[in-house]
Amino acid sequence: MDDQTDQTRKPRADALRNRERVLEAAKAVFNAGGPEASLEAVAKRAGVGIGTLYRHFPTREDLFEAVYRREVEQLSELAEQLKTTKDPVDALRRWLRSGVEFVATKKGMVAALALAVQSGSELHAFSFERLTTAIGSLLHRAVAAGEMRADISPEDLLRAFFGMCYMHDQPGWQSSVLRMLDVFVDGLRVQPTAGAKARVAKPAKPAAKRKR
Amino acid sequence: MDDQTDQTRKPRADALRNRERVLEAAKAVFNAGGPEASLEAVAKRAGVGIGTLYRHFPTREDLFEAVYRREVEQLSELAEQLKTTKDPVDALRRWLRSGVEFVATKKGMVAALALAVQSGSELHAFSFERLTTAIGSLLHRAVAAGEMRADISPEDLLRAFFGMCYMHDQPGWQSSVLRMLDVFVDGLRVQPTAGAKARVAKPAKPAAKRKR
DNA sequence: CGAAGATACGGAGGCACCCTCCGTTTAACA
DNA sequence: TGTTAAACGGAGGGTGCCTCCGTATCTTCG
Repeated sequence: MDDQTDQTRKPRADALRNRERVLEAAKAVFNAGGPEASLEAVAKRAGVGIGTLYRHFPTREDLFEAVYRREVEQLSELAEQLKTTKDPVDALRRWLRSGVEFVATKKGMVAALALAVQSGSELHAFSFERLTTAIGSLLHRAVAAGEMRADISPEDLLRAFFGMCYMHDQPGWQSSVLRMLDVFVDGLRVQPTAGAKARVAKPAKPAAKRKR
Repeated sequence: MDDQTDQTRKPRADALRNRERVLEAAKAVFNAGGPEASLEAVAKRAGVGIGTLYRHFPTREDLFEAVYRREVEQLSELAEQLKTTKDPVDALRRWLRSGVEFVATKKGMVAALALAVQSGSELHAFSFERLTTAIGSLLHRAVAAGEMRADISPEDLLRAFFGMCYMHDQPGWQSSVLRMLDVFVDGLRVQPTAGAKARVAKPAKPAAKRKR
């Protein structure tokens, strides 16, 4: 699978090797020491000079991106699979739960993304877009089926989910977030009784016919 | 030796003055440059040496604490006032909304608290305890009145609230969080109808005594 | 008031990290 | 095997953290 139809020189072997080494080292170091860990430590662990690290990944965020892009994609693909689930509400619920588990496993990711959010980096743009799409497709199904209220955007939901997971370094966070997500999904359901009571929020989305 | 708890010498005037100056400078610098701003910048702005700053506030968190303790207290007191509101659910909702506004105003606070959480500092312990109590008293009223489910702890709620607000640097975060909070409170309400028919989702909850 | 302590001040200095720049090395290609 | 562009590595200048200690200032008491 090498269509190097380009007339460009083949990339040097040592460059590729070093890039890979740095990535591996970064994954290890970030997982151990958080996303603020020293880049010089990463370089040392990778057995390359600091200059090499910076040539491959000019900014810290570039490194994050290379490390975590794949993980975000996994989470996004899971949504795709869940779209085949019968009950759309259940699908959304499952995705959110899987998200929690995901965060629990790859602890580095959330912190990195949180950093990325603040710096407005490329990783943020990519992840946000990708996950919004994922969550959006699940949400939309549920709304279309008349099972969920239509005035909540995927961005809203993602933000809430993400925020909750951000507290992931307190003891017992995981079960806490799971409980909260249940409350959340309950709140998202179309509620005949609650509808009678004064609902303050106004629908931001015009479409979506609620049957029932 | 001598007991230093009761018969202490009057604190020196310059010490008090400098302490105050540092606090004021810190507030300004943190608000402008975020909670990671340089402490040496704070010292410079306060017109004191870096050594003086560190003597008064040995760690960054100590400084945060002195700056933000009052703000946390305000938020906590608001809960006290709201306890006189008739509708307990409404009281909780209002508190959460006020919290959002609060965060919008004192942008430094959330970031500082988020940092404090990660470092397990004193500020975190204090704030968490205080806000948990505040939110707990509101929550408890609603539960006692039979208006809200009883399987959610104040800690859960605080975590969720806080997490949502943590995304406070994206455009439109405020209205988004407000929407989410409404969903949330809806989910917290005791739902007679939803309990009967919904809940189709496979209850794969390992540990959660749902009263329903 | 003036001296004697006690207390606080300030910033130099050692350390870690960030990031850039450029002389040296090395892989790819002819 | 020689040429050459690409990649390497780490020295170095900058910033921030925090400690330490000689000096300055305040309080107290004779």
